[in-house]
Amino acid sequence: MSDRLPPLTALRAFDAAARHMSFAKAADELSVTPAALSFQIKSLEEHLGAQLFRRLNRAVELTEAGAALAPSVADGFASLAAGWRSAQRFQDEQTLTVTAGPAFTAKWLAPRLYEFAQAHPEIELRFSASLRKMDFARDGIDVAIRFGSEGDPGMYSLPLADEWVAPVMTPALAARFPTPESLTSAPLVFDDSINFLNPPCDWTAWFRAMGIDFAPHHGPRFSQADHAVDAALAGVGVVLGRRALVVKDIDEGRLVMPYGTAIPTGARFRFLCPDGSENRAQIVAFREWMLAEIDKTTHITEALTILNVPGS
Amino acid sequence: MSDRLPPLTALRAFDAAARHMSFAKAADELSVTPAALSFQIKSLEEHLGAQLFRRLNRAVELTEAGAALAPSVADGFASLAAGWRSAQRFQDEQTLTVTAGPAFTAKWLAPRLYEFAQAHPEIELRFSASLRKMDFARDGIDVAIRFGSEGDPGMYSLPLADEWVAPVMTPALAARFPTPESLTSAPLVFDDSINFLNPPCDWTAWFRAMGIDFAPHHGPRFSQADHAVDAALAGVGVVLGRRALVVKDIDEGRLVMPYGTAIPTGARFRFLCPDGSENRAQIVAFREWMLAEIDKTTHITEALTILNVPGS
DNA sequence: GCTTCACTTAAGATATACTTAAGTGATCAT
DNA sequence: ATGATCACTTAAGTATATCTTAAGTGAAGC
Repeated sequence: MSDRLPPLTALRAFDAAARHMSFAKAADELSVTPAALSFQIKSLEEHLGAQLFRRLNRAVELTEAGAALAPSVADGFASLAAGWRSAQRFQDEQTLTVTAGPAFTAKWLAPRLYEFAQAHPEIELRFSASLRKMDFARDGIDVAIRFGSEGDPGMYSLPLADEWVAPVMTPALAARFPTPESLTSAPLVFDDSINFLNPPCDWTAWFRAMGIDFAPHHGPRFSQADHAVDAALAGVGVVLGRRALVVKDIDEGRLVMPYGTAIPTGARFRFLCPDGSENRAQIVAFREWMLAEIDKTTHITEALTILNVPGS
Repeated sequence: MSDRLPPLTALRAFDAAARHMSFAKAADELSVTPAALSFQIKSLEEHLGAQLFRRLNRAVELTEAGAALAPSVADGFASLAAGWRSAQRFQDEQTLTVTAGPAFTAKWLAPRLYEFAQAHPEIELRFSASLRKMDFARDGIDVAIRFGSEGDPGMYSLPLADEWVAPVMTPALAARFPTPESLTSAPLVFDDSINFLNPPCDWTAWFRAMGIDFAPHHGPRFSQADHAVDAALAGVGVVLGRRALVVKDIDEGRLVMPYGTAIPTGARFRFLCPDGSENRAQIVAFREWMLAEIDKTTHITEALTILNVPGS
């Protein structure tokens, strides 16, 4: 029972055998003969000083010690494999895997994807469902777009444009509600996805910033911001839209911001990637492209007055 | 750039080199010559098709790919080592590592330890600070004692005695407050450590179970149950004590439960160990001993009336 | 009772990993 | 400047670990 780690090939053989619960299948997976695998397991058991498998008639089963060893070993090899893949990814300048929340994916990335593909036909973009606690190496993520107020240590973190929110609606609806005051009788749509912000950026805050004493609560509520914007696009009502999610619709005339005022959210989208990978070709291309795309709609922000929200 | 994992000895060499940021020190750690280590790193780089280290004058530094690989590889080997240790632990029938919360450790385990050592001199007990989310393999834990209402999948889980709570105090204090009603004017001590229970097991619930309309809020509060019991032992006041934490003090006369009634908590302490290790000699010994110890004080529970708490 | 299946064992072959020894280039002390 | 030292590299030879082939065991299934 030596103190140090046993031969790693033996551990790998054990891992495969424990996964398949069969020496023959494990040998097949590792492209060796069953004899070699049997030998490896035996050598591992000698190192440990105890059996890891109980040999039955035509099968094997893990002993208690084997059962204790198997999950950690599986984890260990999974981690090694993930690390290896993430190192290999540096070799690959063709693919780029991006993760973002559903709203940003639907309202920012998706509508602009065609243009990115035009500008960088050599890069194959992949999207990964947004994960709350994501591990770049484990999940094969190159870049994450995240909304919030802070970066991460050990991460390259580029803040994108300041996010404000402002009432947006279809041009038809805007004609019926020409002034901020008239909004008190308009159909309001609520976006619950930014309720976590502090100070809050909801309708009550917006009316307060405009000097109007009105705290609306009735109207359709959406837990995802893109669905709220979709509702506004359908003419259902007026929504307090986040910059990144509405500027393209505004630029192209599907939505309007009739009052020329917005309130700041204090948060912003960030471009995140592991430290050291910010200079990989496809990541540079994607970042530059995002910044250029954001630049295309800054004229919308410049035409706005960003108000402060007074304390309640 | 092969798809499969590179030679594992090369990965181990890389791990050591990345930790030491020196091939020479890594070679020393692995008890090989620097030449061997250099060769391993080179072979790994050939497998990857890219450099992992930048060779400087008298030092090395990780490339971006190396920096991406290093943490996952370190994790991976840590996991393999943890698994190996936990398998080795099955060979060892001498030591037993137990984790429990601070209250159980202070009020149940510590006062009875001497007796366990007498009964099982061959077993060396070790205690590990309680960790919220503990990993038996990683932290070298054999047995955990946890308070709650549920077991864990993949775990051997033995429920210990039902836990009730009842007012406990020094005999001197009991003389001054002979009836439950008189407790409304007694100094009450609050144990906040079981606030998470549902239904709650606080003073308000106890008075309600006794048919007394009284919801006390004033008095010293403790976030750890053992400190509340210590306060009661010091004669500071009356505390609603959990069975496991007070039976020994009651059995030995330091505390009394003058009213003969208790209310159930709906939760209990559990004896947890990884599936498969419940038959290891020292774990059997510890479990049997705990059950026997609990049995020694069941007469206290048998003398009690366990009340239900009516809904509010 | 014979075949088959899954693992084991033993002997020889081969690939892997290690050591020794010589070499490179840059730093550092004189 | 000059030579010593340090950290890594390279090459050749060697040892060891790992594989394959081939024969063997014992239980299950036809």
